[in-house]
Amino acid sequence: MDAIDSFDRKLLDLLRHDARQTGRQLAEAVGLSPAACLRRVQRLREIGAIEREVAIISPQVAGQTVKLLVMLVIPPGKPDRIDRLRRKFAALAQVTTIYHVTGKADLVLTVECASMEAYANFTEVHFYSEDIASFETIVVLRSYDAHPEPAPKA
Amino acid sequence: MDAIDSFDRKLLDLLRHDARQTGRQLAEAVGLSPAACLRRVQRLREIGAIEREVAIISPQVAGQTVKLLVMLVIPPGKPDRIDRLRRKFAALAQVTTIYHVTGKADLVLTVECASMEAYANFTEVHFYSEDIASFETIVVLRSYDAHPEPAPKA
DNA sequence: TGAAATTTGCGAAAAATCCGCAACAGACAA
DNA sequence: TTGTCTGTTGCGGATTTTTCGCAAATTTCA
Repeated sequence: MDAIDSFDRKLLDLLRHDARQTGRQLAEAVGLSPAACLRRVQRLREIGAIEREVAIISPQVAGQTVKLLVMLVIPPGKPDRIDRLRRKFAALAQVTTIYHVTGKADLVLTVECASMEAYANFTEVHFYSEDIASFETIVVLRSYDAHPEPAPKA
Repeated sequence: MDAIDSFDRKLLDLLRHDARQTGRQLAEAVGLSPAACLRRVQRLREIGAIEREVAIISPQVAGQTVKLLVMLVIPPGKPDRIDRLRRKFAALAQVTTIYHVTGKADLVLTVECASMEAYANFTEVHFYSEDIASFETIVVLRSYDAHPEPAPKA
């Protein structure tokens, strides 16, 4: 079965911070042989415990220097309207996350643009449509990594 | 110099989605030799264009199944108050991102907990203090990957 | 145009991953 | 307790990937 034991948890926690560690490094940290570690990591990938491994690109380099939170209010209508919008936004390069939420708003997007001017354009193109009742923009002044180093237990 | 050319951009875009590609795969995609690709990736790491490479762990496995957006209002005071709070929240395992924002709220957190009950506890412990004037919780019903496949140009 | 600096591809060396195999550990029935 | 079954380990070798030196090619800039 695909049960996760304490070795697996330790491996996941290590790779969550740095996915580029070798079998040897992992072995040192968890107390198994390199081969055993790699076999476990392989298995964690297969069962989906590790969804994927990605590189985090510096925002400056990516040319996305302005970050915004956008609260979207969707007019009442067919339930698939939100889903359609979600798919539409997922395809846009400026959109980094999409949340379907409770409360006054229906969708919350995090958006990254090269400039405020670029964001202004973005809103004009995408938010003035009859699919969107209203929206509110929150400007992110600074954003911080949550766990630069090993996190405490939940 | 640390200038980024179009090959580098292509590599960054590839690794942003999947950091586990080999030199051979990258070479195929960008049209350089494997060695040249790996040299460039190495350099992108050194100059910080690639900040780090991480594994994305399935939330179920991580045991964090409830996601929330929390808008925190901080009472007016010394400007370092927000910074102190920020550091405090960054250390908590449940907190995944921290934004310092404009608008009614001052800080926006994304929080992940094992259950609503766990979140209720979390709020009691961390949000009822004189450092926090008020807070509003938005429950995330669903969250979506923004760019499952290659993103369009910005 | 020509010299200097950078980057490329190639191939060998080093390192890491993968895979088969025998040994070991735990679960469970007799 | 004994024996079997299942799953995992460590080991070593085969395979793949990364790293590095070097000469050729390309770009830069005066």
